[in-house]
Amino acid sequence: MAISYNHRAIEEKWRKSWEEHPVNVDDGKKPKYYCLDMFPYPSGNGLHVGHWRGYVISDVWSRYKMMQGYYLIHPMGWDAFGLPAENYAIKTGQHPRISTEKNIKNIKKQINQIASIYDWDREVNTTDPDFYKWTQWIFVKMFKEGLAYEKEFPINWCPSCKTGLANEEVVNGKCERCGTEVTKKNLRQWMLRITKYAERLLSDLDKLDWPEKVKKMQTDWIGKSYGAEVDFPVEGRQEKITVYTTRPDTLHGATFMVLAPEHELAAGLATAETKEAVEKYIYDSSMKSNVDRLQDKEKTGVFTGSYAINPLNGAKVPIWLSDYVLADYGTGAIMCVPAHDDRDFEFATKFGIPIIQVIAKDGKEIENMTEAYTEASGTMINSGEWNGLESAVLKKEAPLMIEKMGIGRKTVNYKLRDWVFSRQRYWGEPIPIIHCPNCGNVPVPEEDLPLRLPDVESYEPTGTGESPLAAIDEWVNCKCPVCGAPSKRETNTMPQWAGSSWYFLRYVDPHNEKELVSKEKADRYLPVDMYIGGVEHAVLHLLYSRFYTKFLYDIGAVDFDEPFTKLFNQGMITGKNGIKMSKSKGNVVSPDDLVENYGCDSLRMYELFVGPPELDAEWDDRGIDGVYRFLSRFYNLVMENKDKEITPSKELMKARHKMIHMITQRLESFSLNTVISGFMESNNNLTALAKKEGGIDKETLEAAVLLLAPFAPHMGEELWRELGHGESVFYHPWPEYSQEAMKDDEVEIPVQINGKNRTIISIPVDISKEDAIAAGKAALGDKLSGTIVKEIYVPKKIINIVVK
RNA sequence: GCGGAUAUGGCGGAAUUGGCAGACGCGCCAGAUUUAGGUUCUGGUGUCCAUGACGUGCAGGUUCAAGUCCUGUUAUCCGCACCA
Repeated sequence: MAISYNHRAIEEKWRKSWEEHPVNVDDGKKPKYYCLDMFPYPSGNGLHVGHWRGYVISDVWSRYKMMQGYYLIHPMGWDAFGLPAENYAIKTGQHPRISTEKNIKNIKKQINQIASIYDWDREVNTTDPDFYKWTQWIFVKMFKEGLAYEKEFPINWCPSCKTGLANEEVVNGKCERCGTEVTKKNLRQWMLRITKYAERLLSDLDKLDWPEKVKKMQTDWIGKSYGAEVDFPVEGRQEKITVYTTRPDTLHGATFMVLAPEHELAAGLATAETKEAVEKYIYDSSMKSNVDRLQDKEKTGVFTGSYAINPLNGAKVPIWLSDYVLADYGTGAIMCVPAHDDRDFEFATKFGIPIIQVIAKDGKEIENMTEAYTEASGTMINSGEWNGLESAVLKKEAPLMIEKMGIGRKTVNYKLRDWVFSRQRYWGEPIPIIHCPNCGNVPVPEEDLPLRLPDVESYEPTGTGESPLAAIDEWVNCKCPVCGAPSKRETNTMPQWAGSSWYFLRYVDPHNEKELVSKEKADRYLPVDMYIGGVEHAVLHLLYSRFYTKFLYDIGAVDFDEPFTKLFNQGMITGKNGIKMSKSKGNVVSPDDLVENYGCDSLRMYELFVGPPELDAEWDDRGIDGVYRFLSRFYNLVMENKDKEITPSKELMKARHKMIHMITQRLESFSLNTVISGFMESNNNLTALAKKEGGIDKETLEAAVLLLAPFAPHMGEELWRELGHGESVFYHPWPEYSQEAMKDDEVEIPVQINGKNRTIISIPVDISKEDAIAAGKAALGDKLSGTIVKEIYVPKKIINIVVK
């Protein structure tokens, strides 16, 4: 009986050894490879098997790159500002710093169980003043460039978290974090002008090797559209109302106009008769929450009593107010063409407004329209001098035509809004701005950064729109750095996204006190080559990071303008029936027992074996036995054959090269689940060959161990040393295969009659078509009858005889 | 409503360009060893009226040949959701 696989002893031994002799060392000559995990929030709940998956994927990929000769940047850190620590502080009175530190220590221990090859010298923590100094520095730079500005307006407000939210943090009208219905609150806010980057954020998606899904989500979020602004004079007044439309081709069909209730002219357009109704409508809409507004499928509205003049044909169109028009998109006012827009159609039908068709559908005018005809295809009708033009062409040309007529202009619009950047909470980076009565908003001088977060008595958010910092007089009161006048500090803090928008830059130069990152190190190690994490950040974190990087590029801090060259989203590990693992559902699977019973290597491989890495997978403990059995068998195979002197047969050589080919190819295509099954196949194959040939040659065993090492590093290292090597397996290059050695002389191919399998024959690979078919017919014997109408031979694939 | 993804044995899942459907693993069945069980090893395991036929959500189509291509359709999941 062979020595059996003892995962505990092996894993402990090599863990210690790697600590003493790190295997990932920069000699300054190797090319770099930066493989990054999305850094975790150090929650008190610890890691479950789902968290493991992403980290295992990135570690396997990292070790593979290292064996290919790269110096690896593979860091880990903590996104440690945020609400859970603060809420815990409110409950217990314990400073968030304390619980955060405790959680980090705990999670770090758990992460170390994975045996990922992290470089802990690079560790960053967003709550460390040496780190957030630079988070604040970026803000100051943005302020100086006019990208950070103050504004008072109704923002999304979470009544439970008692803080304002960015648009990106509102999901279906609810708070992304706690699920509470978001309301509106009029607040003075710090904003980041991300909209200035809308075009670049959109067009640069092209150069990224990212999942199409994520690119699509960002594209939709940015939401670029082409159209025109058209100025409608108001009858009997000086004002003009400008509308934005993507369908200027339908301008002749505009039979009414709708303004958002928040539009600045809304109240003023009311006449004596409509005043009361208009004011009530404006008031009612202002009271509605986002959710109510979304759920009201039935359109509401009120006629102002005023009319606008269609500048193209002089038609008099009534001006309405309705909350289906958004105040903060376009101009907050639209022209309505009920014949060619679903929403306008619904509104016109409900309120008895005329409908004029201006595009012929199937060449004719529709009698008794029952729904809008929304396609821009067909000939223009009822459109004055535009009659007879093609709608599709006119749609593109009309903006310029309108511009030439002086009644409007060509425009593009984006759905992307500026980023609401202040939070009325304690546990975040203080916004480094001083409000001076003389100088206005003055940034904290760069040399005074970091502006440290002071300790407070109470962490409870005030709910008034002020952060708990406002209560600390000695901190709030300060002198203006410009004129020296008594001033007050900004008391809002930054959102959690602030630190995560740039942390990946800091990893390559984490201890630099003078710069965010030195030019030399940025040039050598950045940008990130591979970024691995869940899809939940498709818009938020990934969009913000791109924005930050572009800004830092513009001010010369870095010389690339996209942070993450390649992105991989791993699927989620769920509990039974696809239910997300959560403490409250009680379906969380902890890796601890599995590591104890099966070892880190087994769990690593099983995490990959459960299914394609990009898809969700339901966790089921039972399958891990199979992986453990494989590792034991592989261990025995190597141990039993390592000391035999075997000259490899042609068949063994072929098996070796086919194995290298298979594993490398599957790994390159990120099909990690089939890499694991590939190992099992190879192992079965080699075991059979060992029996047949009396053993396995050393080179083949070495190749197998090298291939396995990134997946099961402890086992790889152990067996590599057992094979007589003094140095780590990770110093050895990834094995190569030769096409020549893989070549088969003969292949088995099926012989079909009329596409049905009838028999299988073995023929030389380079046989001629005639000979192949002759061999096939011979093998079929008397199964073949009737008249042959066609003979098909696809080399190495199939022989098919078609008979009648 | 719009957009995207997915659908294959009892289960997780395999299957370059259309070319042996079900690799690999779990589970199950039988046997060997041990014998108290487990572990380990060997063989088997899509379905059925079984020398054959049928089988990749459903209905058609193209082809010598379809999980793969085309048309239509259903279900589930995800994203967006009055953006004019």
